[in-house]
Amino acid sequence: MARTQGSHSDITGPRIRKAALSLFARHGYAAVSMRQIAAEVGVQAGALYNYTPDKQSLLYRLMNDHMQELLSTYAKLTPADSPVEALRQFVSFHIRFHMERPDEVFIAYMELRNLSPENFTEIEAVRRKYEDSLEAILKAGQQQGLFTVADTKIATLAVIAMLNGVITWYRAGGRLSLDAVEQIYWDMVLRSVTA
Amino acid sequence: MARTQGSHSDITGPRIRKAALSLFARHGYAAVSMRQIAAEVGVQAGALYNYTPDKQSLLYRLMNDHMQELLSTYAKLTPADSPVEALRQFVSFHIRFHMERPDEVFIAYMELRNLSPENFTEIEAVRRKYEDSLEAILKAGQQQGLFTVADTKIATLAVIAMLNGVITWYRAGGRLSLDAVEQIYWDMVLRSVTA
DNA sequence: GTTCTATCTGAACGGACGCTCAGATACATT
DNA sequence: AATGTATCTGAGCGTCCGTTCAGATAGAAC
Repeated sequence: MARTQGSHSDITGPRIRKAALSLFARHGYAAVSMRQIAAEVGVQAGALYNYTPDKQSLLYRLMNDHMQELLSTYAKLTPADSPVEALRQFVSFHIRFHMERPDEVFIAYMELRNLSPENFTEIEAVRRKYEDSLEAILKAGQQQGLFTVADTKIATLAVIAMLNGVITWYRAGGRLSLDAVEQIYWDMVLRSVTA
Repeated sequence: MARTQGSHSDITGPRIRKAALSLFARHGYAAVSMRQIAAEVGVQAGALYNYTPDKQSLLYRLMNDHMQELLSTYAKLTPADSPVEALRQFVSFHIRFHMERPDEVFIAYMELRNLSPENFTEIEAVRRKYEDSLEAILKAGQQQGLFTVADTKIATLAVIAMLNGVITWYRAGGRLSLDAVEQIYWDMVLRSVTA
């Protein structure tokens, strides 16, 4: 009873985060115990503390990894020629990126209040940065007379809220294909910012 | 140490629900203890069980009361002449009703997974009923050639998601008045469903 | 003024929680 | 083959959890 067969830091670490991710998403951070996470990995609770200083840091790590990947993946897109094309690209990216990560998205929204104040500030800054990139598109389109929004900040939030709605109800294999959903939302988004 | 001065069932009951509402909204159902709720009311934990069989029922009561009031208040609105007017009425109602109840809204959305299966089913049915009333408006407008949406069900969800976004960021006394916000959202909603 | 009852206290129940740590063991290094 | 180290176990710490309940008291009923 000690070190187990085939135990490795670079295997157990990711498995712990994966288990925590899944459990936090399903039951909520506060409702999940370290023992439950350990059981999912097939390990004793004490072993988790080789990989995280505490439960709170485990949550922060999950959220931060997600937000950083969101930002860096979006940054790698090829720049669009026009604001309209940039907006289309944003809509497509946002839907697809989040659709592939339902658990991360859920946690990033629901568990913000369980972050320590400093951690919360950091995560919010990243989120703001992402939102700002959408607002920049709307501002550019507004200046070029392509878009007509009363308030770019509100329009930004409204568009993101609308897109986030997809994730809450879309299920692969349902009535509509992802392409179809993307098309419908693109139509509605474009209309909502166009006179 | 027993019955306290001025203690009454019809006073303590609402105070308990009010305290639970506030605490659940701020920290989450799972993160709030019965002792915390009791302390907020100024009573011992055991006293709570004169008003709720258990913690779970307390949550359900809060959510159900909220949903029922949403539905009944909406039902009392004077019928609109046209789908466009009905949509405007819905947007206005939705924003204002929810803006006045931030805690209830937050709980109704975040704590669904903490309901027992039967309770969950009931709450979902009420929510669906409310959404259906919006879809009915969109369908009517679609048939009359006033709206042009690819899919009324998706448009329904998209509009509600967009409107719900307001509640997450709007703060009274901020840059914009509630009237202004309502106007901006009404513009965007109407555009998003119009060719 | 006495009795009755609704309401609350205070203590306790078994169990779960986050977290720590000495010791055991598998694997890496030589 | 021997040694060193990374990894995990198992036990346990103090604390909190939801819930129960006998007993005490305030206000209602008479």
